[in-house]
Amino acid sequence: MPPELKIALADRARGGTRGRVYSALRDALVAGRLEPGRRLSENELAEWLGVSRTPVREALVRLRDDRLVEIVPQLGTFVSKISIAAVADAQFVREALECAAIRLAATRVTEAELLALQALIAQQDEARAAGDLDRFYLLDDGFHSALCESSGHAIAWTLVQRADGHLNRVRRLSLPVPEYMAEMIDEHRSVVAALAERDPDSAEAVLRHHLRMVLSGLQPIQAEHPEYFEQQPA
Amino acid sequence: MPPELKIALADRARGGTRGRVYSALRDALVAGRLEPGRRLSENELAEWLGVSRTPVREALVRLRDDRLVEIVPQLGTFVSKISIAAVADAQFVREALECAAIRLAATRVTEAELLALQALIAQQDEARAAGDLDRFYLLDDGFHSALCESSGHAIAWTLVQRADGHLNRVRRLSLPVPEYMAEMIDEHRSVVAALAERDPDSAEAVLRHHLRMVLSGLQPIQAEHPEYFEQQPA
DNA sequence: AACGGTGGACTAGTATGCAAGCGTGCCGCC
DNA sequence: GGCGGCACGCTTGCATACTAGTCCACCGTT
Repeated sequence: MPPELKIALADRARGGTRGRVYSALRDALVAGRLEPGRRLSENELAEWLGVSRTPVREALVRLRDDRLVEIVPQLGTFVSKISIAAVADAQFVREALECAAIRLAATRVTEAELLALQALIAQQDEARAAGDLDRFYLLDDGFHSALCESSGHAIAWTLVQRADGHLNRVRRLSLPVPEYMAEMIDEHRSVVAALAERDPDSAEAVLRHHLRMVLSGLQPIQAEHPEYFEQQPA
Repeated sequence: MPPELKIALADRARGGTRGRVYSALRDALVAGRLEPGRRLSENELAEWLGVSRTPVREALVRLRDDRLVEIVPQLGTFVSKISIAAVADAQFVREALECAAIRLAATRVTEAELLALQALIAQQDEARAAGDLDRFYLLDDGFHSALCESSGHAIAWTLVQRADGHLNRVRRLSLPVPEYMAEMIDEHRSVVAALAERDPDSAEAVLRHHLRMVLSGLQPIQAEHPEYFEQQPA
């Protein structure tokens, strides 16, 4: 575990120690390198990352706001198990914000932005062909980020990211299915097409359908990794 | 300044020192007791609140995520000035989330929840008659919170609150106008009426109009307190 | 053998100490 | 008188020390 974390840490020189620690831990959590249910320890993490407890603590507090970890005083810090309710919440938030954003974007997107979106899709296709999951994941994020930016409210993407911890873990677990990637790229194309026609209703409808695709992967994952999921109250 | 802070602190025994400090500071910021542009100091705040720098630091980091303060390394921490762009962002987020929530709520709200909403409105009317601004403000928050809860995604209200720092400061500054309160109560009644008829479109339209009312108070406030606002780049 | 109590080793929460950087005011120089 | 430079005091960032509380395993007793 330590080596991966150190790599992720080295990647991002920005934002001081605290920012690096937060990014490193968040990456590790979303990518599943720190599996749900696992117990963390501030001391352990601090040692792995080669920093003191202070920045680790501050990062963990932020991650708790993101619902990715649970901090139990005098007991320990735990990687949140994936909760169906939390996934539903995240999906709701994402739909609400991104759909509102794309309606705006449809009225104000520029040609340059449309070209940039198409370029991103092309890169996604390359990543799919190369089977590079991580790259595809990043490009997908970039696509949706660019979408929000075109609306003039980049804040939307910031919030989606922070609210989306549970959902992103599901995304990462479901990406390995190759045909999903092709389907997603097609839908991205449809979204951009609707944007190009400046049609808010159509753009919203297409995006909403696209966003709901993620959920289709949920049940198989739950069947495959039940230990990652919160037990439902009967 | 210290006395008000200590009072706010005493109010909330929940959540340990860190939670108390965060709540106290947030209240003071949103209520305008810590005016925009003011310079804060971790040492000063720690002394006022009777705790050490550590919980203050962690609270300030969260408040920076809320965009209520700006932390400049090696220089100081400042109360964010109200930024028109940030207000617009907050309004966008709030509309997107609350309107999505009320659409859901219209399909699943229970009779008991409708009664609770009506009870809140009645209390708002009392607060208005008594001229109790703080109480009215709290009841308004409670109303919108209950709305989100009825949608099954209480998380929406949590996010709205955290994203709404700038907007809430405007709300607090504009509340003193008495006729606004009466108008808001009327609109609350309309929202509940639309919910009672299980009409998502109408509920959303009414709520959206209601939420935009806040913005109508923006310009007079900017005229009255220009020093609270971020200078626009020409 | 089974149960109860006690001690140790862990946890997070908080407080404090040290390092590095920026702003400002003062003092000397031109 | 005006300007350049240095030094002091302030800031936050980070590391470390200490407190309080929980869990768990071991040991003594019944």
